[in-house]
Amino acid sequence: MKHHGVFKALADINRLRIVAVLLQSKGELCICEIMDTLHIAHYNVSRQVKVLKLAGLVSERREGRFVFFALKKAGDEFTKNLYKTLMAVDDEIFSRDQRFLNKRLLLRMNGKCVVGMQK
Amino acid sequence: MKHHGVFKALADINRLRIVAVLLQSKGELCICEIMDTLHIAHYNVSRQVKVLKLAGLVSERREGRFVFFALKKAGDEFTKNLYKTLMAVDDEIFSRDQRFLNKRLLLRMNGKCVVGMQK
DNA sequence: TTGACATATGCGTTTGCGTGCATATGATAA
DNA sequence: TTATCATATGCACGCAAACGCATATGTCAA
Repeated sequence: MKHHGVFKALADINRLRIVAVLLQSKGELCICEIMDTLHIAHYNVSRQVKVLKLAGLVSERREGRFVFFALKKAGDEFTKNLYKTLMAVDDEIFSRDQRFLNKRLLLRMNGKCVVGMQK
Repeated sequence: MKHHGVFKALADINRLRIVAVLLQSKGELCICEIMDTLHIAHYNVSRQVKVLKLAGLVSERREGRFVFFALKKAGDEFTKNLYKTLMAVDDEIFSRDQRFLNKRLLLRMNGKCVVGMQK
């Protein structure tokens, strides 16, 4: 995992938003939750999450039809400080996303996403 | 200054290298020093430094024929943590750059760049 | 003032990347 | 097995961005 690749991965606004909501969720999110939160087409969420995974930032776990994504644990100094930096990100769009995330998380049952994609 | 723009600015490998040597120099560097250190054409150094300046990361000061660039002081939490992150960047190319930087800085007189561009 | 040097920028080219659409894969429930 | 849902991906398109080259600007020294 090259550090340069991490910055490249974070250069896209939608990937940055995905990382931000993953950070705020303090856990896992599935594609449909990210999609509803950020209002991005599912195939784009899928693609961007893959880029983040290839950059080494995100891990993936399948559970039935759902695939849950989470930020990897920060192992080294670089990643620890990167997460602190991301936590300090403060643009309007990110706080908007956070509000939508909180709404979306209310739909969970037993802490897991059970609601399908809403048209 | 949008935080998203900062990540975009750092997404290019050459801009990241420029920021890294500015960080390590703990001071100012002129275009010709960066050019010699990274082995990038002067017009590209000039252009990339401009992008970093527009992103709010770099400041500029003219002194005669030379223009000196430096990282801006870290004012907020975001930037402080960003610099810590950048300090922890560890790829092979960056250590190579650092060695060339140290060589190049030896040519300074009274702490200032006085040597022109070397073909 | 002229020449040399440091830096900047306009232009055309090429490459990379994000997107939308259609379709494929993978998994569950009926 | 079939229908439905969650996710992934191949393809074509458009745009943004990086580059090389030539040239322009800005500054000093002779």
